[in-house]
Amino acid sequence: MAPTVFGQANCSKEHLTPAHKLRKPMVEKLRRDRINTSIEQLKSLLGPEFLRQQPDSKQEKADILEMAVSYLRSWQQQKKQQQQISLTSGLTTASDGYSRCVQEAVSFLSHCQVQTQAHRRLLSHFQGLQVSSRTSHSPCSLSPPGSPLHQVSSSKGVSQASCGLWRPW
DNA sequence: TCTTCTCACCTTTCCCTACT
DNA sequence: AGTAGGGAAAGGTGAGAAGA
Repeated sequence: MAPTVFGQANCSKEHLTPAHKLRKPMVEKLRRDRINTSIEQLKSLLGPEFLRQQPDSKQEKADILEMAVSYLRSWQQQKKQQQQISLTSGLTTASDGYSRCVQEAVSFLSHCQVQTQAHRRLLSHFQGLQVSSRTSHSPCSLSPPGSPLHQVSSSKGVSQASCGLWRPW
C-alpha cells in the first residue's frame, strides 16, 4: 500500500526524526478516521431524509455532504418562517423553544415507569437544566451539555465549533 | 523555533459494471 | 466465467499554517 514514488521529497525529509516519521501516518489516519466518523454520523442523522429522496442510490461521502448542505439550507428557511410565526404568538426566542423542550422531556421522564440509573440521571440532568435556563438566558444555553456540539467542541482538535452553531435536529 | 495540525496530492486497493 | 475499465476510498507523504 505504501506509495512507491519517493524522489526529491526524501531530501527535505532528512531532518525528521524516526519517531516523527513513524507517528505521522498514524496521526493522519486518526484524522481521516475523525472525518469518516463525522460523515457517518451525518449520514445517520440525515438517513431518513436522504433515503426519501434517493432511495436506490449509493450513499457516497460527497452525496452525504451535499445532502447536509441542502438540509441545513431548508432548515434555515424553516427557522426564519418559525421566527416570523413566533413573533406573532407567545414564543419570542429560540431559548423559549429550548426551555419548552426541556420541560417536555422532564414531564415525559417523570411519568415513565422504567427507573434505571440512566433514566434517573437523565431526569436530574434535565431538571438541572430547567433551573439554570430560568436563571441564565445566554446564547450558549441553546447548546445543552450532552448535545452533539457540546461533545464535539469539548473533544481535542475541533476548535471551530462555537456555541451558537448547535442545531436542534 | 519547534511541534502539531491540516491540506493537497499521489498511489494502491477494492468493488462494481459492462463487455467478450 | 473472466477480464478490463472506472470510480471511490484508504493510506502515505510533503508543505505550509498556526500555536506554544
